Amino acid sequence: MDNKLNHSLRELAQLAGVSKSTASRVISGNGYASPEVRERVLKAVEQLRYKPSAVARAMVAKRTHNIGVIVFRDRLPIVSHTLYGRIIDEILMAAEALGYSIFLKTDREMSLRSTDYMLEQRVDGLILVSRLQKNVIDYVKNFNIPYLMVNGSTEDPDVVHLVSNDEAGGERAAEHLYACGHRKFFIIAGPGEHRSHSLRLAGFRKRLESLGVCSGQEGFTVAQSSESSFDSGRKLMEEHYAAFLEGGYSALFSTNDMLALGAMKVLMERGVRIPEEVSVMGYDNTEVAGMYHPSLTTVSVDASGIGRDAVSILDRLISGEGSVPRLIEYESEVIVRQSTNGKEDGTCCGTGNT
Amino acid sequence: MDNKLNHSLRELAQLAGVSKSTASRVISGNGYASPEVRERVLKAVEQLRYKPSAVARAMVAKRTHNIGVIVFRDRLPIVSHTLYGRIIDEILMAAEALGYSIFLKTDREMSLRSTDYMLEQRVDGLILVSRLQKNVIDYVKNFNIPYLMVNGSTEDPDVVHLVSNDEAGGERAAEHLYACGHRKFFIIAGPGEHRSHSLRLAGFRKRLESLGVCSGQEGFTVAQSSESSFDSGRKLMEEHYAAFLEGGYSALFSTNDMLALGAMKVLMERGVRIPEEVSVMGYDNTEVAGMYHPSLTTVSVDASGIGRDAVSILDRLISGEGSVPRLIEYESEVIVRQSTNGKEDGTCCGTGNT
DNA sequence: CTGAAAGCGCTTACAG
DNA sequence: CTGAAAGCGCTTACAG
Repeated sequence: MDNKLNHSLRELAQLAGVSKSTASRVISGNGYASPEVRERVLKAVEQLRYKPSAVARAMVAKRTHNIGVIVFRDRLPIVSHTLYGRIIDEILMAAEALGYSIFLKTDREMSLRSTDYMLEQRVDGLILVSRLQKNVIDYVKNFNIPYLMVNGSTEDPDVVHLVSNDEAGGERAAEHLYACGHRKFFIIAGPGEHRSHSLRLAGFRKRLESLGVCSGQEGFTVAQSSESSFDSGRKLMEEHYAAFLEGGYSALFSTNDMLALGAMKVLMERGVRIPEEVSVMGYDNTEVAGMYHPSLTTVSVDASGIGRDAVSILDRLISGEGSVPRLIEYESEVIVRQSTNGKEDGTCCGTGNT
Repeated sequence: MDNKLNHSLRELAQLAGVSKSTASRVISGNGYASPEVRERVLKAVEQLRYKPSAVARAMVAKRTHNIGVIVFRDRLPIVSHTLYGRIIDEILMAAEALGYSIFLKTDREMSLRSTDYMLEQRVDGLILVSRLQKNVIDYVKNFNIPYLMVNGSTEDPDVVHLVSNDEAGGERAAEHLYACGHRKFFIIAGPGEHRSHSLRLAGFRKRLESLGVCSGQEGFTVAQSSESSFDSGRKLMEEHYAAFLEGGYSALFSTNDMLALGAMKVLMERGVRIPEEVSVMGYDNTEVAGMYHPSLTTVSVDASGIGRDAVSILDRLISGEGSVPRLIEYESEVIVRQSTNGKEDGTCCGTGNT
């Protein structure tokens, strides 16, 4: 009916024949209004298709109900990243449920650009995802805005951070493979600067060593990859293929699913049978892992727990109620699938082809 | 140094010893200021770590530089969806480049909730993704806010929409398979209500028929799936497996990659060799398609073109400059991989095992 | 080149 | 129960 862009409260009040104050009270639901007045206002709302301006509200409330999420990565994209995508999805849903919306940015690890942006947007709080340099945290601290860190590492004792227990996950991976009877391991490790990759590797090695498997000729070999993609897994295996064959490795572990899949595809293309000849195991429990053929045994990461908690803890930080833990760790579990020859209980070695 | 939350322009001006107007001019870069004054202000900015409030600015500018993206789906998640995730990623990047930020919401197809939300947020424009009911568009029209539609269908002549040419893509898929020598086709079709699925199917059938392959016993069979996921592809193939074998189909086409992969895994698990015994083809060119073993022949969708254009066209709509086309179609091309036995030129039938 | 004033669209005490 | 007034943090004519 009425074709103007956005009507203001003033126009609404005018149409309803009340003051702005009164109109505001019925719109926002705070404060009194007689039934008749309320109805008049509501009718005017309909007529004008009145939408209160969240911008104006944020201005006076000094609160936007927006949360800034910054993913620190050197390369885009973010959202379609197999693990971050899942975490972001969970954050989106959890935020919605608590009445927040999300501003999403990617930034390089050293940069303060996105942080400045979020600050200018006056977000209520910040979720910092992935590895980020100390300078970013120090910077954020200056503004005492509520924030927390997801999936990154920090020495700083007062930074609230949520991480999955990657070291324990690495240990479990080693146990599973060992229980399947493997004694000679080839390991593809993703970028050492990344907390997850280095801890998963550390846990895996540690457990192997405690089981009596040593580094070197008769035990395990680590191949380092500077990236963590499917393609780098593929390239790495192509380069090491000869050595891999000669070495007589019966198990391959990668610090994430993409690397594992890339390497596994190379093996299969060259006729190596999985899991009969070589067992392969990844980490992250990405969607592809379950879809692959053979499906990939992996270690789960509680993306939904992390995403959900990130939002609810940040919410508590924002409202200032209740204390929050500095550190929350999420346990990982081995998901046994077709690519390793072991039974579900992880203790033995059949040809689990489910 | 200074530990207060957010300093206002007033405080800034005070510290610099100038008026708010002057401070505003140097901050925003609009208007004059003598070098000395400019420097004083800038020093104060440093000292206070002053961040101008985007909220206040939006208030006076009547412009937020935010774009609302609503994905209409019945089920979450959005961001980790294989195709929408890619489009959203592109939108995010394109938006960043043009100085916009994104509010992202999912909503069910009939609902006006997200739309209302975006309106209240005073986004500068709206990108509506996926199928959406007529009522949503009619509703949006009431507010004459710039908007456009991505990957949906509409009869409405004045709705700007970006779609990939799914019918032509379906035809090309049929041609490829036919050129490989296939004459008996099994088709798994995703939800018929969705534009993409129905057009891909239509194009595929149409081309087959024009090539003399008919529906039924001696030509092709269509199995309808109510969902478009990997699992539904798998289930569908499990149910039809016997019929599939008996039918002597040599080619399987699905209206998206996930369905194709689900079905293909079932075939492989039952010992059917791909592509030697059956060629499989999907649609979307999702990341998994290239990673799979055998990698999946598919039809590409220009997600990056769509995402980029959506933002730049919306930007033109917002600034009101230049006219924009009502409809933009994106061409799809066949990506030949290992799952079909054909050469790259699509004309013949080797055992293209690259 | 700089400052006082009005205004963007709300909410919130405070009177009445 | 309702309204006038002030204020949130900016920008933008308009004087000077």
